Order: sequence, then C-alpha cells, then structure tokens
Amino acid sequence: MGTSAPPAIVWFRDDLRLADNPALHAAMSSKQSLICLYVYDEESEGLRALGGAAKWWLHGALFALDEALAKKGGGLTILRGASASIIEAVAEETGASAVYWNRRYDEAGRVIDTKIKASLKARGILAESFNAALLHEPWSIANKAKAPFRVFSAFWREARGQGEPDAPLPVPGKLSFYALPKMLHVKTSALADLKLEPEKPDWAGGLRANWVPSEKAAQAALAHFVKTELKGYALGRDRPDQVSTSRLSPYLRFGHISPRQIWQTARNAVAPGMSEASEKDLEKFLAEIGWREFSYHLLYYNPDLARENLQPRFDAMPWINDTKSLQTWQRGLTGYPVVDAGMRQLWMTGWMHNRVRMIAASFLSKHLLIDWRRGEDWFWDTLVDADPASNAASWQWVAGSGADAAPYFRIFNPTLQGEKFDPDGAYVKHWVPELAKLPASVIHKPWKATAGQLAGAGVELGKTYPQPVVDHDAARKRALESFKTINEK
DNA sequence: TGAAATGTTGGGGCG
DNA sequence: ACGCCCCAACATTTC
Repeated sequence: MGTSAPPAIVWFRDDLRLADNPALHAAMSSKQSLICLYVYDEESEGLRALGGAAKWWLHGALFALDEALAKKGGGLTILRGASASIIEAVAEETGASAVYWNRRYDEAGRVIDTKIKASLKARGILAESFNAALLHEPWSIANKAKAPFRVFSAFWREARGQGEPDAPLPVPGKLSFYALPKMLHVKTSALADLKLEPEKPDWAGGLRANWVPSEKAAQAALAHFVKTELKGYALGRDRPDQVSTSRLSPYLRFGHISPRQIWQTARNAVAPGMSEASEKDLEKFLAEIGWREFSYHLLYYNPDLARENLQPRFDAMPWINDTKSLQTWQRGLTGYPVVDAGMRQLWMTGWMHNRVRMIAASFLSKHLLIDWRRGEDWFWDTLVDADPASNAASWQWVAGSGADAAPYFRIFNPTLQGEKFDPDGAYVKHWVPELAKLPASVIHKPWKATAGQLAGAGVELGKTYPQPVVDHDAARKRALESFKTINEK
C-alpha cells in the first residue's frame, strides 16, 4: 500500500531470488515499503547483449520472480531502457529515499552502477550495493605481493584460508510493497513486451523440457544433488553418460541460488552421519564453486576477458577460422561422436556436460584451429548458463591463452576421451541417434568400424553420419606447429 | 582437468 | 642352458 513514508527501491539484476538476497534484506530492514524493479537494458554502452538461450531463461526467471513477489503481496516492475535514466527517474517520481542492489562484476555494469550511485547520492538518496553473487569479492583475495592471483590452486588456497564464508540470509518473511502510481511517467513493460522468447522458429522446446527457471527449482536441484549425487561426485562428475553433476550453473548465473547457500547445504550434507559422500567428493564440488570464484577474480582484473588473450603471445596465433568447419562444429557434424553429441546436447537443451565442454572446446581451438572467441560466442548464444566470467575464463583455459591455462600441447584425443568417460557410448547414442546401433567398441570411432558393423547399424559414413572433418593425427600435428610459431622467442 | 613418443624391463618362444 | 629376439607392460620424456 502506498503510504506517505518514502519507499525503497530494490533493483534486481543477476540475483533473481528472495532468499539470501542482501539488497532485498537491507531494504526490508529499513522498514520502508518496497519497489521491486528489473531493468532490461539494451541501451547502455558496453553491456554485452544476452544470448538467445539466456534470454529464454530470463523470461522464465522474471515470470517466476514476479510470481514469488506476488505471493508476498507485491510484484516485479519491469522497465526497459538505459539503467541510469530509469533508476533515477523512478526514484524521482516515487520519492524513494533509498536504492539497493547487488553488485555485478563486468566492467560496463560496474561503470554504470558507479555513476548511478554517485548521481543518487548527489540527490540525497541512499544508494547501497551488496555482494550476493560470490563467496569472496574479487578484490579481497590477493597474493603476498598484494597482486591478483593468476593460478587457480594458489587462489583457492588463499580463499579457503580466509575461513568459512558467511552463512546465507534467511528467506524473508513479510514484505510490504509500495503501490506504484498509475501515472508513473517512466513506462513499464509487460514481460511479453521484452520479446525474450523465440517465436519463429520456436527453438526453445528442448529448453522448456529440461529446465524450470525459478528459485524454487534451484533449491530443489540443490537438495536433489546433495542427497543423491554428491556421493561419488569426485569421479562421477566426469561421466556425461550419467546424471552426476549438480546442473546448478544456470541457477547460479541468474542468481536463483547463491554460492553461500550451495556451500552451506553441501557442507551440512557431509556432516558426520548425514551422507555417505566423502570429504573428497565435497572438496571436489566446492572446488567447482572455486573455479567460478576464480573466473570472477580474473574478469574483475581483466575486463576484456572474453575478447583479449590473457597471454599476449596468442595474439599472433595463426587461427584458420574456416566458416565451413565452424559450422560442422556448431551443428554437431564433425564426425567425432563425442564432440557432436556435446554440441547437439547444447543446441537441444541449452546446456552441455562440463567434461564434454572441454573436449568440444579443445576440438574447436586445436583440431580446427578456430579462434576460441568464435567458440565463446557460440556458447554465449546457446548456453542457458552463459556467464561473463566462467564462459570466457574456461575458453581461455582450454585454448591455452589463459593465465593458468592448460599447456597448449595438451590436446584432447576425442576418441580416447569418449572411450574413457562414455565407455558404453550411452551419451553418444542418446545425442547422436544415427549411431545408436553401432557396437560400443567402435561408437567413438565409426571410421574404424568394419563394413559389416556399419551396415548392421544402418550407418553409411558420409551419408547418414559424416566422415571426420579432420584427421586427428594430422590436426594434432598442425596445432603443435601453429603453436610453435608463437612460442619462439 | 593429456597424449604420443621414447625408454626400460622382464617373460617367453625359439634356435 | 644360453643368447637372442619380440613385445607387452610399465615408466619417463616430450610435445
């Protein structure tokens, strides 16, 4: 209900949850009535436009957040345009005395937020920002020389050494909302007006079938994971043929869940007597949270992480960037089954198993010698968890251009990787159904199958399934030669 | 959070 | 019985 007391604005961004939301918590604690905003900003300079899959996710996420707020008697107001002018205008028109938000770490976002904070303060409006997305602020972890870390293991040792992260904030109880005046001059948008969902063609069927973008679904996924998959995670996490990873990545990306919540739940689950998961399983899982933290650390200190090689010598890398072979990769038609399975899983569901991400990324940047940035772009557009830090940092890691990267000569053999981590070929059979009848002994190398095996499986190489787009041995040698050219002093 | 090439060892076949 | 060769099997190094 509108009251004469000034309201407080809660500006939601990549923190689309009610629990453990410091900005929301601070606004509640102020005892003011709330205005909950989301600004869809395609105008401010430098912000990277969301990819297609992320837009689809955001649509569902905003719908779910609005519903959750409605249950508390309010709702989410969606606005469209440049963040600065919108936030300032809403504050002005409603007489809000405070604006609360949770921090973001991409450079364009930080620049925008800094300006808004200054401008609000200049008008006597309280502007406060919080950490909702990370266990550790990127600037709070430094090495002995007070410099940022460039190596994960050292980073993570220091982070762990700082003690346990803060406990998450509780789910908020009663909220009181401010009734926005109907005459608000800032135009509000209906969710549908944002056109976040694909129309023609509607390619999102597989996404809908696999994901529920909400805070509630995030908590359910976490509970399910610690109950059934955490045990054995240390090994199981590498098996794309099994459901053994948490699949929390898109929930983290949009802030349906926080790393603090994940940390606490996983830790409590491994408390004595609570679970058969071992300390090792837990540490492996927490280290994955650690990689995300490290990625944000890298992004904060290297704002161009998605564009610039962390190792400048890679600027001279003789990439080939052949459009045709890029397309075989994007479409899952490289002729290497485990690569194709991964790329099709990505296209169909907006997500790919992490082990297969590494294999597919290695294949693009090494076997095809295509600039990792083309791959990063494709993942950005197709992943529901496309994250400004993790996506860029992981691509640089695989390509070898990262600070703490896999050495360039570490080239995955897609056949061996497939045989090792998808031993029965179940993952390939599911995502590359035209190979489903091949015996497991050749499923990762159909070009080595006998004529009888191929005929028996209804496979005709070059017709029903492609011949390998490159020869592994030759491609490997070519990659090593290319690397040599940038490695000479 | 590799794979391939090269080196070493030891058992077994065989003259 | 012995030396020689072959080659797994494993270890090391190289990319």
